[in-house]
Amino acid sequence: MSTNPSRKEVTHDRIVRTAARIIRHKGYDGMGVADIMKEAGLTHGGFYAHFESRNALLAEAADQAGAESLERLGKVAAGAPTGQSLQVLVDTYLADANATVPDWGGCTMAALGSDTARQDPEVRRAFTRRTREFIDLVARQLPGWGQPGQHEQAMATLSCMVGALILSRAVDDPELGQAIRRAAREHLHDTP
Amino acid sequence: MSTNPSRKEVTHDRIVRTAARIIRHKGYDGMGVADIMKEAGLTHGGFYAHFESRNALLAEAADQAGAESLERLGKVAAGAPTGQSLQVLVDTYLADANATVPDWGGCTMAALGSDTARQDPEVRRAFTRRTREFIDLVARQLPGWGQPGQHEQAMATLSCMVGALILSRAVDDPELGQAIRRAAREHLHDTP
DNA sequence: CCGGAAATATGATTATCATCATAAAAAAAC
DNA sequence: GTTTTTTTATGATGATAATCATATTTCCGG
Repeated sequence: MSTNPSRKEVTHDRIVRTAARIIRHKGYDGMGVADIMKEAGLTHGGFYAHFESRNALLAEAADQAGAESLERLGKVAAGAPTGQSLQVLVDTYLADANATVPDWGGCTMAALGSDTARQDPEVRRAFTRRTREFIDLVARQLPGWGQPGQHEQAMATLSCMVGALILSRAVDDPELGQAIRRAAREHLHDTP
Repeated sequence: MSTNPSRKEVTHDRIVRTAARIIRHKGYDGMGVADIMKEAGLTHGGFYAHFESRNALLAEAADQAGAESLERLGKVAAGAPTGQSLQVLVDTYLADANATVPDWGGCTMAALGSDTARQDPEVRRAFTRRTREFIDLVARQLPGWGQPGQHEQAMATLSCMVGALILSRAVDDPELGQAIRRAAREHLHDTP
């Protein structure tokens, strides 16, 4: 596809990327077939030439959204000074902008996390794969390679990051949200 | 109301409690007016005699759901041996049953967290109030009263709990879910 | 037992949405 | 340049949902 993308593949890809943006922003249930197609510059009827069902797109979109979040954070970690990549990763993830910038939608897991449990198997499978990658990404930034329990530590760290971002976005009071993010950041800095 | 509940108040309360159960189970968008009324033993048309709008019920239901979760966990903490209440609270929260039992729906924050950011102000206000109470509940279980940073520590602990439960429910693989919960439990035991 | 008020049911309305059949347009093949 | 195939648009259909006006039932004081 990357070498010789047909017209259809290009359109398919555009729809998926549009859907990924929308579900990060509005959630699974906020994505309507007609909306997506319109935002992708098409009309709603042609949708089923590209996807078997709305759910099939949902799965591809969740996968794409996760990939984009991972890529973004992977670059952040890679660009950090040696020995500080975890701290930079955490700080970036829990920065104010990631919580408040409305359009981007930020981390996929924080945007879709609690709803994913109620989605169809295909969607959950995509989410699970990206979660594993996310755990690995965090694990690679931890001090001391190959130490026992590193994976476990990464899971706990990720839980704290995701939970803090979700809570800080849910609450109505920006100051409380900021306090939650700051508390999580400092907690993760103290416990390497 | 508790002393002299009129017929209407009783029905109102029943609808709210039913709605609280349903949104914990199916999310905000999974709650239809007709469903709720049927489950409460009524017909859909009478709904607007009790609530101004679907959203008004949503706000009351979110509040009720949060109250029920808090009450449950408050009792757990109160019933724990002295000095171990935090550990018991965390273990109960991240127990397998809380993640897998389908009907109960478990913690409201984990069930609705990421979707709450997209809800109307009334709903978010209710969620915010319950979040503050939850933070206080955790803070009261921390060792050492009145120490500086106790509130911050509670926020980080809560983030870790909620994030771990959300992720463990979202993923498709029960073993991975279990591993995430275990990792978070042990992390929180190690960092008091 | 009865009449009036409160609570609930019936049914309609409007809107939105996923899905699909078929027509039009665009691209590719020849 | 015409035919054939692929891709996209138009429009319809059936389902579901929120909302509301009106009818019916239920409750309670007399």
